Amino acid sequence: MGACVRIRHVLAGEGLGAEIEVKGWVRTSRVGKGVAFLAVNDGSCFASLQVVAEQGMASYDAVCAIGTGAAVAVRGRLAESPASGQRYELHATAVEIVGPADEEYPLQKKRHTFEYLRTIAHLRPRSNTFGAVFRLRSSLAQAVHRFFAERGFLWVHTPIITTNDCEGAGEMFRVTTLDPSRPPLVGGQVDFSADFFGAQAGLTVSGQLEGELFAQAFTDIYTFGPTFRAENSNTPRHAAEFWMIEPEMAFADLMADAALAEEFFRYLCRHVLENCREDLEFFNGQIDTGLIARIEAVADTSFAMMEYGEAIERLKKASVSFEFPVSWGLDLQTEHERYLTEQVVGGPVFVVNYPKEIKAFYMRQNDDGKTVAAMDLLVPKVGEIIGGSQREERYDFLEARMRETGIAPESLWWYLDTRRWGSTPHAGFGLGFERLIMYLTGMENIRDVIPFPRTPRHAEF
RNA sequence: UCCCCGUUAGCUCAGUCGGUAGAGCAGGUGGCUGUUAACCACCUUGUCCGUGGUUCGAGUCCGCGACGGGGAGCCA
Repeated sequence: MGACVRIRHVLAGEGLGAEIEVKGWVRTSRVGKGVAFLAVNDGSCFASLQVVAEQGMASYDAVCAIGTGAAVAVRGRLAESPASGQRYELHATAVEIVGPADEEYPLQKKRHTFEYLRTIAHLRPRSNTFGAVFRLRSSLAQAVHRFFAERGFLWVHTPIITTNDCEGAGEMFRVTTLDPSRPPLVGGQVDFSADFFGAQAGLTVSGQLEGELFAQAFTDIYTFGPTFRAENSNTPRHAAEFWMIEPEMAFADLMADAALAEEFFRYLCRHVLENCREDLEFFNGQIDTGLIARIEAVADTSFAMMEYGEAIERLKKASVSFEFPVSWGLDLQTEHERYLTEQVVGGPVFVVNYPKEIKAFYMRQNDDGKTVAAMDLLVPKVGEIIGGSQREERYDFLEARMRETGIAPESLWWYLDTRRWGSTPHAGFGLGFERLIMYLTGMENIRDVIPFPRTPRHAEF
């Protein structure tokens, strides 16, 4: 008897002709006269292994009664399959039912809606679609780390709990150990100085500010971790808990930032094309026809670049009518972004140098006095997927901008300090990991690319 | 948070003009078969989301509520 082999290797023909053992979960069973077929999946790949059990085997009657969802351990000889549909199959000599499953198992061998599967998130990873999603998610996360590691970027674990209440990037979840029914009061207000951290604390909405501090020591760094927003957003693109990737480079300007974003995005496209092919074929066939062609196009083209001002002019000349107005000084809506990338450019495009009024306080002011060194990467079908900027490294400019936008400089004294000593031109960008997964799988709801999604009124499992 | 749409069998859905509910799949029984979401025959399964109203009569029309989805805003 050989050691237990993962089905991915079995289906590659490893152990052909030999006695092997596999362990996994039964996807379907078909019982005939004198012969039974089990499709067994262990999550190591999309395809299941066909197990053939013949009458005369010790536990044949029990095998015939195995229901969808049962866990089994199968010993047998791996052989080439005489029938079409699979190249190899396992001729069982012994089948052990490790964990049975009865007819109430909710995952039937038929199509379910994603809405229903969300209500059984504890079981949905055993389905075809979610198996593919979470294999790709894992592989992509490792590719993100590999990309940065190959280029000498330091991975910094920025804090999840923070007392920065002025990052300006959305509502924060509060972190407290105070008794909610009897908080200590001072002048009618909650006295957070008596709280665990001695100040109002919350879950991070971005690791960027801390990332910048580390870039001023390690040159090139990135963050990759969970991020939280307490916004009451009920859309297919928003979650209360999601993962974000934020590289930051010292001694770098906006063009270096865009160059990194392009290299990074194309690297990840190539990664899934080369390493997640079987799952990608499934998405291309069942979820989003045209997916592979779109990813291949992005992986092969170099990205265009356009000034914000030019983008506005192109939109004004557009023959199509937009729902939202187009005017210099207004932010671009998704419909505008998609027009630019799909109709004007016909591929990925960076839009750079936005009006300072519509961008964050930390972005570097350009010499024209009107714009900041911001960039958004727009891609077909979704619009913006990466947003970044060169940061304001000049102390006086940064402090003035903070005051203009209502942020107390003393509350971010440590951030300003990096501009006092050894300040450098630096730049970075942010990418929502789930939005990347959605782009690379064709899945249209963020709740279906997160194992156990957190959204308003939902934190089950 | 706002605007639309939806909620019917375990699952996916149909249900006409207001007259007490059907199909496929799943499950059960039998048959057949190296099968591929197997197939064939028969059988079982309902708080029609909740609540109030209109009506002789409501799954169907109206009000309110809950939940889900899509769009918008916010953004990643």
